[in-house]
Amino acid sequence: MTPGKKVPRSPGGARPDAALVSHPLQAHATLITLRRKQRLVLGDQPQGSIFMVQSGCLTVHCMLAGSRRQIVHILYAGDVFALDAVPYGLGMGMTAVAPSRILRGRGAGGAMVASIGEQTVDLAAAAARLSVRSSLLALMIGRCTGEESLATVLIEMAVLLGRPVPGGYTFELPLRRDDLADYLALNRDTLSRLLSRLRARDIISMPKRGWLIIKNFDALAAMTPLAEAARSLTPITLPAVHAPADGSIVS
Amino acid sequence: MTPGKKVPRSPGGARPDAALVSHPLQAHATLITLRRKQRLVLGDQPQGSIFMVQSGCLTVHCMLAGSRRQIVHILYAGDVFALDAVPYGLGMGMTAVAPSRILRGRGAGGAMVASIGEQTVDLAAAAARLSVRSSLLALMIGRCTGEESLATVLIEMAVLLGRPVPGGYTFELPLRRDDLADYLALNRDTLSRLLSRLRARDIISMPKRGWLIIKNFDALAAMTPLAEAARSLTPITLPAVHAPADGSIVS
DNA sequence: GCAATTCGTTGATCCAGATCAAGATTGCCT
DNA sequence: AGGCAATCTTGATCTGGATCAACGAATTGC
Repeated sequence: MTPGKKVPRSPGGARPDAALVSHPLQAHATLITLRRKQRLVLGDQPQGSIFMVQSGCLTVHCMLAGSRRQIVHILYAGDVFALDAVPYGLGMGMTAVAPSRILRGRGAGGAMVASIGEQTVDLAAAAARLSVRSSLLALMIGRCTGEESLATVLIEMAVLLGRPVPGGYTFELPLRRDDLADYLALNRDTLSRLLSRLRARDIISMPKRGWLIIKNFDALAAMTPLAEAARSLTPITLPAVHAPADGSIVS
Repeated sequence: MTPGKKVPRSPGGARPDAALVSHPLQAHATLITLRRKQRLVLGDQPQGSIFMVQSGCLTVHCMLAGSRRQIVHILYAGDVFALDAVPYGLGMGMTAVAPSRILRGRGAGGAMVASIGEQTVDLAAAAARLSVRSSLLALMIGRCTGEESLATVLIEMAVLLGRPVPGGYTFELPLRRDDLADYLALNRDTLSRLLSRLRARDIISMPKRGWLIIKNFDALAAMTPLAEAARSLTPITLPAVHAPADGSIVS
């Protein structure tokens, strides 16, 4: 497992982890470690798989004919994603946009509470969280201008990832321009222009690649009809997943 | 409850129904009967509500500033929809596009199996079904042309509602032009043109308002990269909800 | 049966964002 | 440090679908 520059699509460092066996999701759970740009082809995954993001950030996407790509989910730490919640036959994939650790388990028919360590996770609530963001995505790409969509997703990220600073938030932008564009159903050029515009208006700044500061949150929120909905997204405070005594979780 | 022409937004003929009490969803379940165009404001509904569509067809939609409307879900008979799966603060609503009966219950924390009569319902599977369609919607409105989107949604409806006929399917089109346009993120005029084009090419016919025949399913499927995914949607064979002996379900 | 309203169609014109085409930065590797 | 590949930016031009406008057809209410 020391591939070169071109990151392969691979099952990653998957291995069963006995220390996690205790509850539905953990029974036969597998910890998968992914480097940035590493990809899981969802069609290759075991039927009924459920993925829980321990750390990092991933996208769930689909490639259509003509190199049209659409990201349908951004998965943040704490998110739970079921394989059967994705269309069949489109060759969908899950790609790490940052180094990530995910736990793969199986849904136990009907049981919708799982636990990681001593922390229980309400799978129904997790599904609802994803669903809310899906609806927001449909609203963005369906009925918003590019500018509105961008403002919305920046608010979403600020809420889910950001640290407050005077006037706004700062966070590590998990998606590159291409990915962000493919999430918002824009193209890269247009997205870049929109970001430049926000910078010119001094609403955001990007001190270095992959890092964003919202300098004027109110102005940003005023730009989109979805501000309130985005602001109301619930961040997930994942319990610091400390390795068990035997250290078996640590990748 | 005999409103006039302007169909009101109202809680509908809601009343608790003791005969349904038996399982999580049914505890305190309420049967709601809606006429076409009748609307439930989701914000008015009790926290934690779960809706199960017994019959008919509904849309879940959101109205943005500037009379931009986006339908984020079409709910068919058998679908289950959780209130907390929808963004907060956008004044979202659920509208019957056909006369409908829905059962409103509450999710029992963590319990994800419910039953109607003697039939059990896997709420996780129901959530997954909606999620699949949401992803498909994002793909349609994000990365498909109007023509591709329309073909996709017609296949979806054929699969979920249609009766086979030589060469294709026939079904009652549940959505009017406006609604279909608001689902596909097109506008009504454009949608009408697209339908006309399909008719001109003899791929579909519309013998009367609200009724559609797919005369050449293969041609339709060839028009969209999402054909296979749409064709793979799982129709829900809802058990004929026979009224219990005391007739209390019947509206 | 008639009027009002909703629903659907089609033509003419316009624009947000796509596409094409160069470059400029940034960060990584040796 | 220098080279290379990935990433990002910006300008010029094009186009699918929106918008505006007008009208015809089907329902609904009375």
